[in-house]
Amino acid sequence: MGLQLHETKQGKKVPFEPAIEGQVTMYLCGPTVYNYAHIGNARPAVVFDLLRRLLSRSYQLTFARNITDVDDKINAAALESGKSIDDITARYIKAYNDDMGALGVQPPDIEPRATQHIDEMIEMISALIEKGHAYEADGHVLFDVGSYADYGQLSRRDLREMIAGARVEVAPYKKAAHDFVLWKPSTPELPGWDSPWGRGRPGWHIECSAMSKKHLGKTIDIHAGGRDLIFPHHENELAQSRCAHDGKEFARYWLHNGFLSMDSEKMSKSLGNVLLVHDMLESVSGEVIRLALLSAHYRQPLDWTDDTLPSAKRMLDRLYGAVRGINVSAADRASAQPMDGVVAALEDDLNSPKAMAEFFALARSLNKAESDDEKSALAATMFATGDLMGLLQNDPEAWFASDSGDVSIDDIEAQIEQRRQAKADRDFETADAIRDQLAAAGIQIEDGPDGTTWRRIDG
RNA sequence: GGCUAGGUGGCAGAGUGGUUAUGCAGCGGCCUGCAAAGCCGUGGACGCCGGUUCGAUUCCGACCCUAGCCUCCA
Repeated sequence: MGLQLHETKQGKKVPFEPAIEGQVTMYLCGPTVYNYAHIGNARPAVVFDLLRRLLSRSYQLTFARNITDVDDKINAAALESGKSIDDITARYIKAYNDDMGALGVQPPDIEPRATQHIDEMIEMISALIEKGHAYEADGHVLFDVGSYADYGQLSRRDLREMIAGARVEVAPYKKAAHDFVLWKPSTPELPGWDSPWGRGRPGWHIECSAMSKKHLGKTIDIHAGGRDLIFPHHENELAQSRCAHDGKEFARYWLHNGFLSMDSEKMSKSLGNVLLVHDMLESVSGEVIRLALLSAHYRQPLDWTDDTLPSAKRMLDRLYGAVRGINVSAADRASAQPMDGVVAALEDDLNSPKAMAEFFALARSLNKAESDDEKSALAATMFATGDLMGLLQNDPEAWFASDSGDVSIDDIEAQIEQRRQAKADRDFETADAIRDQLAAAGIQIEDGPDGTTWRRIDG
């Protein structure tokens, strides 16, 4: 039935058709690199990575995710740490890519950096001034919201209500309260670039407009990001881009993911409940985090609790358990396709929980399969499905029998051999003692028809 | 206050105008020396109040609660 996506501007699920047949351009708002990414930052990266994998099956996709590397928060972080801005941004760009990589997020095709697109931004701002959509005032350049009649369309806001509800004092150089900054002056100690309006730096919104235009063209198929970006960031991008390009459509499909909360509270530094992906990866596989993020539909709020990761871990154990020890024939491996039910669920506005339910049904079939041929074919489908979802990327044996605990693999194997001997002698007391001893060390024994396997359980 | 979303069984989380979500946990059974894993079966739900309907968790309205945004904050 084809891909359906919930489009923010229309407020409903619509069939997806790219502007150019067979090709798709997609832009995702990436991180501002002044700190490690937290679990909330990871959500859009993961869910739109899933979309990217799905789109890549049917289209030639060009996917851009930017890096905001000029921002007052970065300046503050540099000042506070005594490090240079370049040190800060380089460090957190690497950390971001490493962390997202651990979550199975594939690198974007293009990763434009704001500081490398200052010329394009200046060019776009100049065009906006020429066309009467922006004005210079007191060293700033501001977008003239009043010059764009459709402002508020994306976020479905009424301009008059916004003005009436404004609670913040209006900067004196603004013509209207809702006008926003395209360019602002920099003091000598702040990063700045020469421009027709003096030495300064770009406003946040213009970055994405300039970078998406340069790399993906004036009109892009998909523009994605967190729901919190709808206003003002995406509304402003939309206004700038359309006005700079004589009303030409900017993004054909706007996609926004829901927010992540912590125990029903918002994640914030003041509450001290900010979970950094970087820290989480010390104790849990990135794949577990990925599955946890995909366990809710991307547009739904996701409440992160103490049980979220253990639950995701057990779900993955079930999937890995199904494929463990099964030989997949080369022929099956070569011809394997993701499960139809999973593809269908994902094509229905990226319904990842439904896709997981289908995935578990597949695992159940595999657990029940009796012939080796059947097992091989089903396991191959499992792996192909895992590739589509960015799951099941580890070797199943290594997943359970990793060498990360206190007891070495050799040790475990030796004890299992001792227990096998004891069992053969029908000395169950000894056998059970060994099993209990291993269990205390976090190793769980499983006797199967082909001998004994073991797994590390949560420690 | 305004705008936009959301409130489903012990937990997480899909979906639907009248039929099993799924995973974890529970219970019964099979398997096992006993377990574990797996398989089979099973109990348990749709915030509150009205309305529409033969029938609503599912549509409509009010209310309560939660989250995001309301301009330089990603």
